[in-house]
Amino acid sequence: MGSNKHRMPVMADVAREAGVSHQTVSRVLNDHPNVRADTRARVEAAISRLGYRRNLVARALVTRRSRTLGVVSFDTTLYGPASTIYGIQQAARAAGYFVSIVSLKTIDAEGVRDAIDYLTEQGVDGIVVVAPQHSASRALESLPADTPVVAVEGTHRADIPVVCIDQVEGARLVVRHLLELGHETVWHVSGPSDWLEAEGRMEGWRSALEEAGRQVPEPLAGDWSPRAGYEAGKILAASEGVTAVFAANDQMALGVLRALSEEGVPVPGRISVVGFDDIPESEFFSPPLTTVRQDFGAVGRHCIEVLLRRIDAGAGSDERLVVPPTLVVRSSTAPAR
Amino acid sequence: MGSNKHRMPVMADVAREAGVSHQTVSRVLNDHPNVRADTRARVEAAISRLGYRRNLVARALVTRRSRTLGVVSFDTTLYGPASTIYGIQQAARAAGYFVSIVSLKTIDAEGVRDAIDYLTEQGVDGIVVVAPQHSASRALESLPADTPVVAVEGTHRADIPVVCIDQVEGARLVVRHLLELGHETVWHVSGPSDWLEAEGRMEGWRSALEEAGRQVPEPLAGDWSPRAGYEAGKILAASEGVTAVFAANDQMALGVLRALSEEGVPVPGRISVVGFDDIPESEFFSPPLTTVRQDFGAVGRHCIEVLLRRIDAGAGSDERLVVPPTLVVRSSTAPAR
DNA sequence: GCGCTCGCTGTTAGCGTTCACATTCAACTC
DNA sequence: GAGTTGAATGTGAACGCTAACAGCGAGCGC
Repeated sequence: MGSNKHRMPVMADVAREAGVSHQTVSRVLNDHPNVRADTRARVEAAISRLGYRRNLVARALVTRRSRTLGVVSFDTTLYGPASTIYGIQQAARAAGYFVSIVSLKTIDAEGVRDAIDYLTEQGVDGIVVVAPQHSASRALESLPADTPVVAVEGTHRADIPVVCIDQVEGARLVVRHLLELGHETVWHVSGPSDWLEAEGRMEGWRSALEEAGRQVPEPLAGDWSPRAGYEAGKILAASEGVTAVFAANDQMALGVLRALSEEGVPVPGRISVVGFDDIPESEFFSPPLTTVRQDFGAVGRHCIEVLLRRIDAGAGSDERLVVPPTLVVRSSTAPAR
Repeated sequence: MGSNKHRMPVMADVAREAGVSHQTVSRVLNDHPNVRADTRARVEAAISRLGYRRNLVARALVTRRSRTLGVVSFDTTLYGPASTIYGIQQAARAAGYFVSIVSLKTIDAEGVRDAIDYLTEQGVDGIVVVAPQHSASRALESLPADTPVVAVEGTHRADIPVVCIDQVEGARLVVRHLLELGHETVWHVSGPSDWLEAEGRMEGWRSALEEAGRQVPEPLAGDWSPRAGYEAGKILAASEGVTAVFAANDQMALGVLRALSEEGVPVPGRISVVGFDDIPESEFFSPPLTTVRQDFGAVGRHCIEVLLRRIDAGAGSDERLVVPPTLVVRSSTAPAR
C-alpha cells in the first residue's frame, strides 16, 4: 500500500481533518450520546478518509481494561480441550473480548503459574484455566487474587469458580445403561490418574456399580490414547466373563474395539463397549460407538459468563456450574448373552 | 492476598523503595548492561518485596511492539487447524510472543477481513492466517499491508508469504503406492471444493494417474465428515471394478471403511483404502489406515520464523515454504486381486 | 433581563512505560 | 593537573488514548 512511510494516523489527525477536538473523535468512537449528528458524520467521514484505526493499546493503558481474556490450556490438540477452547473463544468474541491463549507443554504447577503470570503482565482482564489435572489444579490454590480466574474442570478451592461437565453422572449413565441391558458388571479402562475427568469417570463407574450391589472389577489403567485402549482390549479379550467395557474416552474405546476385533470377539455380540466424549468419528466406528456427549459450547459460554460477572462485580460468591452430559446410544451395546 | 485495596505498584514505587530512579528500574527489568551489580540487587529486592509486575500494555504503547501475534483460523476443532495452531503457539512462545486467536464461524472473506482489522487495532505485531479456503484466501488479496501477515495453505498473492504442506505431493505418494501394488486405477473421495487442501489433493491424485496413463474415475464429492465418506463408501461398494480408494482425509476414510464393512467388502482384501492427515485414531481403525502424515509442528515453526523475519526486516521477499508430507503404510492397502 | 439547566464541545492531565538526552564521577591519558 | 573517556544514573518528554472538568451557547421560567 502507498502509505508505507506515512505513520498511522492518530486521533489528533482525525480531529484536525474533521475540524473538531480529539475528545470529540473519542466520543464518536465510543458512541457517546452527546454528539450532534452532523458532527458525528463529519468525524466518521474523516476517519474513513484517513483510514484511521484506533489504538486499543493506548485505550487499555488509560482504562485499565484490555478487553482481552487469557486462556491457559494443556495440549490443545486433544478433542476435549480443543472444543472447550473453541466454545470459550466464541463466547468471548460474542461479548466483545479477545482471547490470548497459552498452551502448556507440560502440566506441572509451575507451568500454570508462569502462564498466569505471563497473562497478568500482559494485562488480561480475566483468565480461564483449562487444566483438568490435579497438578495444574493445585497451582491455582496459591494465586494472587488480583485477576479474576475461572477454572474448567478444576480445583475445589473456595474462591475460584469452576465450570465443569458432570463426569460422575456421565459415567453413571453408562453403567446404568449397561446394567439395564442385563450385564452383570462393567469393566473399566481408565484415563491417566492425574486427570480430574479420569477420576470423575472412574468414581461414577464405581459408585453406580456399588449402588446396584455389583462386583467392581479392577480397572485397567490407560492414558487416553487409542494404543492404551488396544492393550486393555487384548487383556479383556483374554479374560473370563467380560461382557461390558466402559472406556474413559472414545479414543481408547476405539483401541478396545480394534483389539476385540483382532481377537475375533464380536461387539456387541459378546462384549458391549462404551466410550466417552462423542468425538465426530465415533458414530462411524465398527460398530458405531455408544458414548457420552458433552456440551463444550455450554461450558465455554458459562466460563465467560462467570468470568465477566467477576470482572465487573469484583469477587462474587464462589460458584460451581455443572453441565450435564447425555448418553448417546449406538450399536456397540446390546443385551447380555 | 492482603493488598486487595492497594493499587498495583508501578515502576515509580519500586524506584522509591530501592532509592533509585524509575529509569534504573526499567534498565534492570530489560537487562541493560550498564547497571551496577549492587544496584541491580537492590532493585530486584524492591521488586519482589512489592510484588511488582511490569505493565506490558504501557510498554507496548511506547515501543510500538506488543510482542503478540494474531492467529485467524476457521473451526479450531478440526484436527488440521488445531494441530497447526498448536504448532504456531509453541513456536511463538519459544520466541517470546503471545498468541491472540480469533476463530471464525463462517469462512467468508468479510469475516477474515474483520478478524484482521480487529487484531490490527489490538496492536499485534504480525498475523498468521490459517484459512485454507478460496474465499478466505481471497480476503488476503486486498489487505492494507501495515501489519506483517503470513498465510498457512493460502493464496498465491505475490507479497504474502505462504507456508504449506505439499498436498499435491501427498496425494501423488498415495496414488503411486496404490499403483505399485498393482491397482489399475484409484477412486477419490474429495474434500469440499472451496478448500485449497481438497483441491491440492485432488490435483495430485489426478496428475499421478494421468502420468501413469491410467483412467481417471469421476471423484465423489465429500465434505471432510465421516458421514460423507460413509455415503461415498456405499456407492463405491456397489460399483464395478473398484479396487482402490483415496479419501481426502482420515475421517472420510473411516466412513468409507464403515460402509464397506457393512456391505461385506473386505479391506484390503477386495478394496484398498487410503486417507490423509494421520489423525491419532487412524492407526486403530479396522483395518489400521494407510495415510499421509503432515508435520504441523514444522508448519507452525516456519510460520513464526517467516513472520518474525518480516516484523524486524520489513517486507522481505515473498516466500513460499513447502513442507513435504510422508506416506504411512498400514494395513488398509494390499496388492490388487 | 437574570439566573438556571442542559446539550455539546474543548482543555488539561494523566495512564506506566521507554527513549533521548543530560549529568555525575571515577579512571585514565599525556 | 587539565582534558578525555565511559560507565552509571537521573530527567523530561513522548506514546495515543480517556476521564474529569471547564466553557459556551441556547432554551426556559420568573
